[in-house]
Amino acid sequence: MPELPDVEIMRRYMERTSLYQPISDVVRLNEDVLRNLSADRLKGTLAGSQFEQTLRHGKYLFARTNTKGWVVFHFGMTGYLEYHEEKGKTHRHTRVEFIFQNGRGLSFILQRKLGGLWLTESVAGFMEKQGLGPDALDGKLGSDELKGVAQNTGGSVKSFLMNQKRIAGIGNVYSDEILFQTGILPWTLTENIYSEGWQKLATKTREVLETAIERGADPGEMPGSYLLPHRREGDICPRCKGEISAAKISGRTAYFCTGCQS
DNA sequence: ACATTGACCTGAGAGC
DNA sequence: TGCTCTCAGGTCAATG
Repeated sequence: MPELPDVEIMRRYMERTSLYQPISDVVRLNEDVLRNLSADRLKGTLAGSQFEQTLRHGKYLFARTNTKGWVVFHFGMTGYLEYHEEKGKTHRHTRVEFIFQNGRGLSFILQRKLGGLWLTESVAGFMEKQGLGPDALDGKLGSDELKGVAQNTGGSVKSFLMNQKRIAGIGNVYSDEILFQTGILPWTLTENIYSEGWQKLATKTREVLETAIERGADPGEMPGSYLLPHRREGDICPRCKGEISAAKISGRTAYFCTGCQS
């Protein structure tokens, strides 16, 4: 799930459901996912406060409270948020649950404990510490900027896109989609991409991510011309009806079409 | 500076 | 049905 579009959907979800409700308690705290704080500190900091604003950068979700800075969520490979209206009806993989005064709750659910939660006073400071690059949907990130971010780096275009220090928000699935839409094979070296290629990459990155957000980051809702619903080895390419191939690139499985990408 | 590997976790699905 | 193996949308550290 949680690449940029998924996190953006969760941000909007949180915004819709969980703002301006006083937090009465924080429960089901799993220390494994608390990154720079103890369960007691989280509880102590949040009890009596409320979330007032959300913000996303890359795959991170920030929620500002009216008291002490921001709660930071990262969803790993399996995380999501779930707001529930009925008490006690919560998922077994809930790692942190915020209980609101009205009895409702917001669960931070992680099956695998690869995500995490932090507290920070400063979003900018947090991003700096994590070494995050500009958000992939940053309005200022045009083809020149993208090219600039790729400067002084070798390596494949796929690992470039997935490198959060260069651009934040793109993971394995959406890098495949962007490269499919752009018509570039994933192992192409960034140094072999010229102006026209960067132009296309910048355009398609924005287009793919925005489309995904519009469609609720639901693979089943993607346009017919997208790779996502066919992202399996041997599946049929939605463009040329050829076969989708798979290969390991920087340790992750990349899916692509040799007929449509070069 | 890059790619690769393994570690961190847990569960789903495949193959036997 | 049950076992074992492999793999999964992420990141981090160690190694080559």
